[in-house]
Amino acid sequence: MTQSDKKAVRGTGVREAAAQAGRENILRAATKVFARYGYDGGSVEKISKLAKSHDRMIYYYFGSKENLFIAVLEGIYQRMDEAEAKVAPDASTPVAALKTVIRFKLDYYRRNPDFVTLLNTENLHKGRHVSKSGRQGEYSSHAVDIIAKILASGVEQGLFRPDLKARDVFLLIASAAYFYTSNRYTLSAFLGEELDTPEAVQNWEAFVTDSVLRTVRADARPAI
Amino acid sequence: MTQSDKKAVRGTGVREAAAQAGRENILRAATKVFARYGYDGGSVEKISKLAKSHDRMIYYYFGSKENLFIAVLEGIYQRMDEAEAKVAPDASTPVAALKTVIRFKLDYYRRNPDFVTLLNTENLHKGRHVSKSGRQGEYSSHAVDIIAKILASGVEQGLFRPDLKARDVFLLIASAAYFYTSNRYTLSAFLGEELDTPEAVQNWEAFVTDSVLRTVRADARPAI
Amino acid sequence: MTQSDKKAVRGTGVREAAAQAGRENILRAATKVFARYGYDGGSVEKISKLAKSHDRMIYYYFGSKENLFIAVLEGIYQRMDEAEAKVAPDASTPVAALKTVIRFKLDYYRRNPDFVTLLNTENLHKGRHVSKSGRQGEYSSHAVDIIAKILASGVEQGLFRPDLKARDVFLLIASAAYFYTSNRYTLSAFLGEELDTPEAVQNWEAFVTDSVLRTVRADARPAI
Amino acid sequence: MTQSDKKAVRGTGVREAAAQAGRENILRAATKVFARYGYDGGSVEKISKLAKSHDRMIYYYFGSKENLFIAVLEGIYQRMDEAEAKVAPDASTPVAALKTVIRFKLDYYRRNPDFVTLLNTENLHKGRHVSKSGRQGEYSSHAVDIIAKILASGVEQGLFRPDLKARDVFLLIASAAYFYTSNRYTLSAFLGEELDTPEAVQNWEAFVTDSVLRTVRADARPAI
DNA sequence: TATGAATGAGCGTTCATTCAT
DNA sequence: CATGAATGAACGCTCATTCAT
Repeated sequence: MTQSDKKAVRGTGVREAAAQAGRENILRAATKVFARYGYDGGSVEKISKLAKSHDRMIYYYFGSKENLFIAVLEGIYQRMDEAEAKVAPDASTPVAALKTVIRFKLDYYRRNPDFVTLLNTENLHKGRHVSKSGRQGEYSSHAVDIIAKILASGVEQGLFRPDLKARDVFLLIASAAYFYTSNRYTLSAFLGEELDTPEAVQNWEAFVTDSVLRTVRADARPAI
Repeated sequence: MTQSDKKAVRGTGVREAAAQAGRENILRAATKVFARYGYDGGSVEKISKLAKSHDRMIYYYFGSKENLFIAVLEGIYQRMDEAEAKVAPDASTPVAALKTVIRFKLDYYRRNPDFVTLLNTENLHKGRHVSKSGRQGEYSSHAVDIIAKILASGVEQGLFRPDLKARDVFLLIASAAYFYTSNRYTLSAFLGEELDTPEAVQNWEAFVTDSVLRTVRADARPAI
Repeated sequence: MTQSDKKAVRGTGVREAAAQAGRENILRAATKVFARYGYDGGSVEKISKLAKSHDRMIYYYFGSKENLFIAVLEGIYQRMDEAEAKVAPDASTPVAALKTVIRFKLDYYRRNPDFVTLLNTENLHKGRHVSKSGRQGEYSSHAVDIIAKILASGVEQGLFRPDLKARDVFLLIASAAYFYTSNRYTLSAFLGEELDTPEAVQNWEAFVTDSVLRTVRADARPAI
Repeated sequence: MTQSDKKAVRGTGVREAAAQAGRENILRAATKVFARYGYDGGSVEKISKLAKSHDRMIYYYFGSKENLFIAVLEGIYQRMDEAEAKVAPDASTPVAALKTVIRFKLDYYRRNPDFVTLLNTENLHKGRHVSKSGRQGEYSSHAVDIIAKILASGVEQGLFRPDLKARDVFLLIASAAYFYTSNRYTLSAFLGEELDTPEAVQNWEAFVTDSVLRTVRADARPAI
């Protein structure tokens, strides 16, 4: 019990608010910089300059570049989780609900390429930062749970196959959404076409939706 | 494996052979280092040390770090292309051929995570290196072409739907294969399960194969 | 041991007492840190952390790192002086008194290596802090005075030589005591033996005592 | 066996010589800077500026600040050893020989305060650098050996006591020499006199010589 | 009396690269 | 063909200290 126990007594003061703003300002800048340049390429100077702050403040607020990156990851996971929670599709109409989920996933990744890039960066580092976060399991199951409920409802209504794991369907949707954004640059070069035109995006969404629904629907005989 | 690999075949002298070996030695090391640490994290020194050579030789052979990275990308594309060419599935049995393609894709990415990591790195850099390569279109269409032939054959035999673009099917397969390897670390933390056990890999392959076949086969009524 | 030491005796209020405790808490931590890391290596942060206080308090109480170091030096000098004053050997039995002084000196340095280290640090800085202290002459002469009295008594009793300066005898004793502690690490490496075993310490004390007594006693013909 | 085996073939070339000079230039500057400012206070920038070189070269030649400091320690030990070897007093006249040793020791420390300061710095760091040096035992025994020979000769001639350890005599001399230089600043403040005047130095040398000779000579009855 | 926030300068070290032969 | 020497800029981080209540 040291001398610093008088925090948060008389309501959040002006200074505390300013400090909070400073912290979040840096966090926001760091998210952009890490997403654009990766972890090694994203120097603390780039971050502090974008935040119109000073290198020193990063250490004041976060202690280290690594901790800052962890905070960035926690932030993007949390925001994705919150966005996902807002969708809340009605599982009682499972086909529509599944379409909603697919569209959300495709849209979210496409509109938040930073999220994708940061996840790639974290995978380059073998997940060492998420494993240090302490909150890794916190946002995990929502997306899979939602799909599980939709699948269960569809099975109940005789619309969907009963032999599917929600996790696999989740991975299929996530794969299609992720890859399209993650690899847009090399794919463009590889395929020789633009992938981010409205038409291309719309075509991909239709195709993925169709594919997922064909995968889950009940009446088909075994595919093989 | 030092530079004394004797690849000095058809007419090249001893010195040219040694030079060639030195060059490839560095290229091999660079592939590993860039795959492990990314472009910024993969320092010239790390590469030259792994190659048991000297920093200076990288400039001697490749001129710059960027050129070396371009050479690395060309190398992994070329190897993937060669591997793909070797598969050569028999399009006259389209279902089996498609299964072969899917299995190859899943296997290749899983066994060559360096390929995946390097592609992520290149996408982080918005594809600037591939666009400088001069060979970008060279290996591109093979994979899509193969699928196109299989689809055409399947349509001809009344097995597959006629309204599909080979490119979309290719992207679906590639997505499923790529994502599973690319995001294995964050997925493990996110889902709380191991993805690289033989059972998990086998399960994923079966699911993806099933999903693709359900997507392409002819007899299904519209999914929606 | 936090700041709640109740030294608030004769008339000082509770707040003054708390302040005094906070000050001394920092001073104690600073003594340890400077002794261990030197002046430059002993950062303000290390000190405030060890004191479970904050950097800012150091400036609050001492104004600057330099002033804090001066306070540390004053503290160790004062404590040594107090310890020396407690010994108070009986000059009327000069041989025993001298032995007592020698043993005290050897013991004190050996048991207070921080004192030795801090003096080395101050000498590295050419004594600039002691010269700023304002109390430098305060504790100085006691040790020499005590020896002077012992020598005088010995001379009077015909036991000691009359041609010695107390200062030289003091320096001889201090040298032997100081060096043994100050250089224990390099000496161990240099000589290849441990110097801090009880036997080694005892041997050194016996030797030094013998040497000093041979130096001061009266009956010997000139040494040269 | 890599490509770097062609060193030192055609005699030390011009470039190698220049490189050697650069290395030694830095080493010389580092010795001064570390002696003056200690290890932590002796920044690489101070060193490279004094050497009219660049920070980077320190890492090119020595790899780290710590390795540079180790090299500095090795250098001063080696020079002291060489100087000691040059003295080579004639043990057949043991009194004169001992005087020579004492004078050398006092002179060497007084004229090389850097040596003393660097040893203090190393002891502040608990001897971690000498223990990493790999040569620590190399220069050790000479000084003690020389004294051992002198003592043996003196005993043989009936001049010296037979019950002394050379190590103790060595330590006594070293203490007196070291302390006088090491603590000159605090001693001056403490005693209120200058210690580096010719008279003071001469007085101290005479006193120490006298004391050591009284300690070692044979005809005295036990001191206690 | 007491303290969280903020700071510019400097730290040891590594970066990709060029020089000179 | 091959390479040891050299380099300026940037890196992540820590320094002693002051600001603003």
